[in-house]
Amino acid sequence: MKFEAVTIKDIAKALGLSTSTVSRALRDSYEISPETKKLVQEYAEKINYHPNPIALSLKERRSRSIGVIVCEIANSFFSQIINGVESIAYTNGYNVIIAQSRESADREMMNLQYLTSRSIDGLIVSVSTETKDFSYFKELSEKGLPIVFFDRIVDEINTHKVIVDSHAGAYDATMHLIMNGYRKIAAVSNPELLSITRERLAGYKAALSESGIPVDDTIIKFCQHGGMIAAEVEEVMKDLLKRKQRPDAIIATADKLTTGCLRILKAKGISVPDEMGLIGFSNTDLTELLDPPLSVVRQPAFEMGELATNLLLQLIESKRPITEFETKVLASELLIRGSTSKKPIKQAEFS
Amino acid sequence: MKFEAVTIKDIAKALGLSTSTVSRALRDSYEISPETKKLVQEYAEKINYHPNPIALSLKERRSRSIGVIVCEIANSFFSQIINGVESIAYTNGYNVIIAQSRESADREMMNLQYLTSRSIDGLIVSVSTETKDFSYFKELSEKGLPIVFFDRIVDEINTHKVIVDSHAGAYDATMHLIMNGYRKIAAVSNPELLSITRERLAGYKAALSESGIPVDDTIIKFCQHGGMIAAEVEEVMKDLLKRKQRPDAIIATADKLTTGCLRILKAKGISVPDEMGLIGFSNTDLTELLDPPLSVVRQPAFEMGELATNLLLQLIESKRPITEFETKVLASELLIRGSTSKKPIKQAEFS
DNA sequence: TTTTTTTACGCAATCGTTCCCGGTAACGAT
DNA sequence: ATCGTTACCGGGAACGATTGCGTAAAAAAA
Repeated sequence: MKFEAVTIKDIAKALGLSTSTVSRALRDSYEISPETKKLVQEYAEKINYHPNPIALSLKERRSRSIGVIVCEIANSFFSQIINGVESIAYTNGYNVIIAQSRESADREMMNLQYLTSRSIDGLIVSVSTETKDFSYFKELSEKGLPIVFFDRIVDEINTHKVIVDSHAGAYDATMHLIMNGYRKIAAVSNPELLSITRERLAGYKAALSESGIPVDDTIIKFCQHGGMIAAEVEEVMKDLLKRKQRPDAIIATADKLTTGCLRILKAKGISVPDEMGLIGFSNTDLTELLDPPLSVVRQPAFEMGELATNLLLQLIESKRPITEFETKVLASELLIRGSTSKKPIKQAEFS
Repeated sequence: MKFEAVTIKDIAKALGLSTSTVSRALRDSYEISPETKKLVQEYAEKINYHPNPIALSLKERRSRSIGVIVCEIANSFFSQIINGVESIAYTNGYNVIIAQSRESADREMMNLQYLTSRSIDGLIVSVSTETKDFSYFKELSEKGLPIVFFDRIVDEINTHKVIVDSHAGAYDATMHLIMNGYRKIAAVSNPELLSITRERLAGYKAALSESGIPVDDTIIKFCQHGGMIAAEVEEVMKDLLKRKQRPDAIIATADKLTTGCLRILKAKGISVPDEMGLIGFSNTDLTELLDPPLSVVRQPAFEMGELATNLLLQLIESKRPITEFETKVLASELLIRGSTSKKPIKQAEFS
């Protein structure tokens, strides 16, 4: 079942040389005569020799592989991120090892231990909705493991971070709703302790306040699993819809929440955008084909993945310890479509 | 920048023992006295010792990691597959290393060489649309590298495979279109050399023939990049739509093709399902929210990923070479929604 | 010719771990 | 007193590659 690889020893034996000579010849060392080099290199080529990366890893104490921990892969935002990560890693000769937390802090911790014990050179992470304790991340980071956070970042850990301007994204989206005549705007969101949740809700509240609309905390809802479980979205939606003063619009702060809200609204027969406006953060490229076409805040996920990986590689390959870290803030994109524009003509007709 | 790990030597030195004793104590060997064991194990626990996986890999000649090559990650079908792969790999202590071919045979080959040179224990692959030459796969497989193919399989290589019943899926979908009154049914498909393309088109043709509808090869279209590039779908759609005898329905045989077709139809203002019926293979969970809700053939992607991984691990961990291979065929699911039902009332009105 | 320098290669250690051999006690049996 | 067991433990060779150091022979300088 083993699939035997050629080693440097095989070459040495076959050519009557020592392994050191072979090694040096292959690395084109000046200490080896041109003839010997040619001999060795041609033979190596012939028998299809490739240095054993594991032996190299052992010697050089690096594995040329990076770990990625996300809540789930089957999510357009994160799969686009991974796409970006893979593209940069690939061109730099690194492997990408993926792990899913499934929004569980336990699983995240397990993945973390697992990946670090497998000698990865660095880590790219968006923390789970459940994680409260970041001390292990911090410990690893302080011990010298290069980590780059993206999307859901950890403020208390000093390292590179890549995010979008969540505040602006949510602010603009909320403003857009207000401009379009919506007044009672609910928020469906990730758990509160997530960095992006805080930012996005802050943007949402800022837009309301600036427009003279009171912030109503009872219509700000949280989904513990970020919409990964359909039932939790249904739960909060039910709660919003049964209110006497029913909201006339919803802003959702994550991919699965946005589509989850739409799903429930359609199931309940509530017309979007007329009875209820809907806008949300989303990265699926099907939003324009939905019924109604969904207005979304789109994040440059692929670029985020690329950027995070470049920063990580910079950390990994730096000779001396880096103490100056940066937080890259990218702009999100507001895509206006049908789900947020009430038809004024119809209203006129009705009145 | 390095992040120092404790080794067995550190323990040996601290406790005044030899490395072999420490190693054995940690592995709970009978040759070590209970006291020594306790001493070593407690000390190891205390200083948080973890065996170096790279050293183990070198010694045991296995890396406990598996490679996955798909055309792209940011595709619901494949990300669901990877989800399944990861879940099984994780519970069995394996890493998942991912690579994307982006439908390029060259890139696929590079990934292949790269992954195998990185000493993976096994490989899970869905080949690219472009690949014509499978000899390298074959060579690797025959040399003893465990490989499991899924979705786009390679007939000429004898190993485990996981697919859905593509013939039945396409047959049922086509039959469904015929039942609903569509007569001139076009097919938008992946390149012809792909196993799934052949199967699906065969199913499509069988349904037509059985229903007494002549097969028209001029309305069977192929997209070289499987819809990964938007322009190619537009191209074939243009061709289909400008025909004198315009098709009244389309069956698309892959995820991106299905949504791609819908996108074009909407852009051209062609009403689905009335002017044009549409059904296709797809795994996005948004299809029911689309306008119109899309009838689809859905594959059990997560289960396929799980199954493929279980088969692969079985191959990897088998003591003796396996010569009997199986091809697991799973059933696809036909989800009927709005995109395939003309409204008969309207037709009555018009006539 | 002798001395110095250069050239070209081999030896052995190293990375962290396992495991095949030995080796040394202690102890009971002969 | 001698032998055979058993229980415990250490030495050292692997795994595949790199690399500092040593050194023979060849070439250059004296």
